[in-house]
Amino acid sequence: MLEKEYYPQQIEKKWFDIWEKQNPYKTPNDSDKPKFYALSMLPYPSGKLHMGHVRNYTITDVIARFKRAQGYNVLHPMGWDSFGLPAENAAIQHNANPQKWTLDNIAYMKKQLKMLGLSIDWDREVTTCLPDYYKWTQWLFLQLYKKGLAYKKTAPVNWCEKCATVLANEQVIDGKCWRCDSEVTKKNLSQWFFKITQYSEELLEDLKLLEGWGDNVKTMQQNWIGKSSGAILKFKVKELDGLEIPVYTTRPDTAFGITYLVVAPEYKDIEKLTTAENKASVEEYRANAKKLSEIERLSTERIKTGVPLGTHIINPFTGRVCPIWVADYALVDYGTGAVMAVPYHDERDFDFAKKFNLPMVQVITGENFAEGKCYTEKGTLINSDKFNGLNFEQAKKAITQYAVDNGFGEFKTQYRLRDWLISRQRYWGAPIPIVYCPNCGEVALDEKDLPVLLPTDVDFSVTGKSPIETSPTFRYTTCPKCGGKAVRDMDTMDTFVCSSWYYMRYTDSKNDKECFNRDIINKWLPVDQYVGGIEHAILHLLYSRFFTKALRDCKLLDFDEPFKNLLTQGMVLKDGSKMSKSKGNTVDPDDIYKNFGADTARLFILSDSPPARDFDWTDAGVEGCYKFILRVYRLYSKFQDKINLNPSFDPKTLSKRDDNFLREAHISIKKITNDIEAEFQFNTVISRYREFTNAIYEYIKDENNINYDVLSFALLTLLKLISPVCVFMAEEIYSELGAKTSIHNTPWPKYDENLAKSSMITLIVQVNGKIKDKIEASQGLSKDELEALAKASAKVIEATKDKTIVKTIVVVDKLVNIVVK
RNA sequence: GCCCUGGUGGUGGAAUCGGUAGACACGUCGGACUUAAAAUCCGAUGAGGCUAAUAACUUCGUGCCAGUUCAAGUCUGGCCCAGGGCACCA
Repeated sequence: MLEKEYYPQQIEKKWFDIWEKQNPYKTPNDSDKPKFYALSMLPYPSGKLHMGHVRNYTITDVIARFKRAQGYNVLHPMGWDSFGLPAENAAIQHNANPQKWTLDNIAYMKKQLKMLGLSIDWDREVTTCLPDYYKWTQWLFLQLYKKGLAYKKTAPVNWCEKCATVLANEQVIDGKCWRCDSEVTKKNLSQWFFKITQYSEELLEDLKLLEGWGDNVKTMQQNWIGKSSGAILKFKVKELDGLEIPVYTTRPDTAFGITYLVVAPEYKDIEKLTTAENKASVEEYRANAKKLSEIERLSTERIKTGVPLGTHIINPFTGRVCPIWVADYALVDYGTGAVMAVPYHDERDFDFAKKFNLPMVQVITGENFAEGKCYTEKGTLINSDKFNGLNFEQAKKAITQYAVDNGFGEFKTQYRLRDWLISRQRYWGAPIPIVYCPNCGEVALDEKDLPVLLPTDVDFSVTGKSPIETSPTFRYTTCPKCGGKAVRDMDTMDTFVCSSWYYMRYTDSKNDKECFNRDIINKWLPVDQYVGGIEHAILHLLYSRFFTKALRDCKLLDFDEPFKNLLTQGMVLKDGSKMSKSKGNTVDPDDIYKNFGADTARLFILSDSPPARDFDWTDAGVEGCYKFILRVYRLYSKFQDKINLNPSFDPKTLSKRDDNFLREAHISIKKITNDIEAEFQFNTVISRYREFTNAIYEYIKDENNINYDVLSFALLTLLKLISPVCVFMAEEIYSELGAKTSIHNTPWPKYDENLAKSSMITLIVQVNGKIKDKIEASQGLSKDELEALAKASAKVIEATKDKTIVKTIVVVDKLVNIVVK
């Protein structure tokens, strides 16, 4: 029997061409089968695929193929998150056209994806930078606008000098720009926001529904939303009749310990609160605060600074007259922008009071209390008049209630989440469909006038302003309300707006009448399995959840959460460290295709680590997988003429040897099916491929003792089990065996529970928990029989002589433990 | 500081319910085939002790210290370390 060699490059090219013609994974919206929506996070077309993409899309593809084989109508689409700064920067640097740059990249990467053998319905592809998509992004903006969820306001916003644009809070990482890593400053600008804070409570509460999400992602979102409960307390200003300063606190129980008050440098009433003699120093302090970068200002290590305003408040609980200070440790955009200071029980206040010699009053005591040290634990009240002796919970409630009853307070729940700033002062994005009319003011465009097309007559060489502003034609338009002259909003939308709804568009991507169809989207969504990187734990995933809830409230769809199950895959490393262009340790998928084939890449990227963990790419590992593929192929080519596509045999009449071999097949189906279904443990799935393959090689060693029907069954089973991973090789072998259909259209094999079980077991015999013997025994023996068997063991007799048997534990079909003294 | 995730051989990792720790690989070593090499195939491989050596036997071993149990990688309590997230959020 001659063995043929396998040449993956040629074989993969052959099937690539066939699949290219057929689009074999075209998915109907109408089907009797149950639906399954498998989704990968859509790529940004930066130029070439990287290994992170390969890992992400291979995982999703294997899931999609597995579910398809199990009889689901599987939606597995792909698209391009194609607006964004890199295209614009390429335009600025090489004088390229951003659209051409982007579409060229898409064409290249699309080919790379197809070469990877992904089972995608390419007819549903979406490209967010094309008018047939961004028309609907603009349309959705208008729906949010009508619903009051999109609004414009002037506020201090995050500004990245290098990118020359504003950023959302979620895009500022440690005070730096998420994209270019340069320091972010604050600027006061009039900008568009989405009112995500309206959904703070629901976004937090519904995390509980997301059982298919990892705790890490849920906790990150929970922390980001940052719910706290406390009270607003209002303080009268002694010197200014009628003026009150409200503060937010989570510790109303410490109200008797207030000795001063702090307002943020940007606090709205600060000028009124400053006395004439303090004016100069306060002005100077505020000017300095403005100059500080966010990083400097928010550093917890920084020594506290501040100056007194000269005015005072009266603590309504104690009657104490307390000075008001300005200090930048109070933040203008959290709570009320003012803080009540209780130095004895808050570390920041404590540091500040120490530095400026402000008085401290102890009002809480409890375990670990130490005189003269800041005590922040929740203890028992003292020095608090009628509230003395109460614990934290009681005091919090009683003191707030007292403030409510006396008209100077209220219960308050506070969130850290801020509204989503979506305007960008850049060209390559979806224009905001709003115009400004001298007569009518801010006017939303009519839906029939969409899309607002990006102008092409722009000059990318300008600095200091958005290139879009250089268009001579874009700015001026007519007011849809009065027909008079009007100017457009010159900003574009954050690309995260585009990516907050792309998975909805896939359901009906060619629809030019609607953004998506309500019936169709209700059928497909929520996404059954979403796969992507952890870096979107807050940004994209939170925004998409918000979009879903907002569009539900706009009556466009009828579900509450977009992604039922989420798999966040780990990073791809090279020899233990992060792949990066600067380190020069990247691996180019094209090289892997060329040298080993896409099947090897797919097999390897799934083989060594579970999907959620980081994966270490090594050259030795790739070669190991390549060899395995060749080894599998050899097996089939060796028996090509003997393999029966419809093997038939009676399992009851098989020889012991054949029966044991058949069991390997059933065990493999069981284990692989379970490992995919439970947690997508592809690394153990692949281990089982190898074990099964080894078992087949073991079986065929004795060439004169082969039952070819059983062997055919085993080989066909292995082929199907391996087909979601090694898609080209499986198809090639199947067709070489003479099959007329694609292996990818055949059903997933079923295992027989009885055939997966052995009639024999290995009984573990322990004495005092230490293994003394292993005995082959038939399965299903009674406890007494097992105990007798164990006690008959020579090794057990040896180990128990001169000792008393205290008791014997028998676990059926597994183990006997004899306890002796 | 708070929260999440993880810690198992030289390496990646495996181990439904507490029941044979180290599956499957990579690497290393040895052997077969070959003029030779590659490829392929076969075997060994947690650390130590005993032994002339092998087999047999035996001790230790899943970050650390306790505990529960006939039995702990797995359960409980307390720590340590690494990675990630949040953080002058009152």
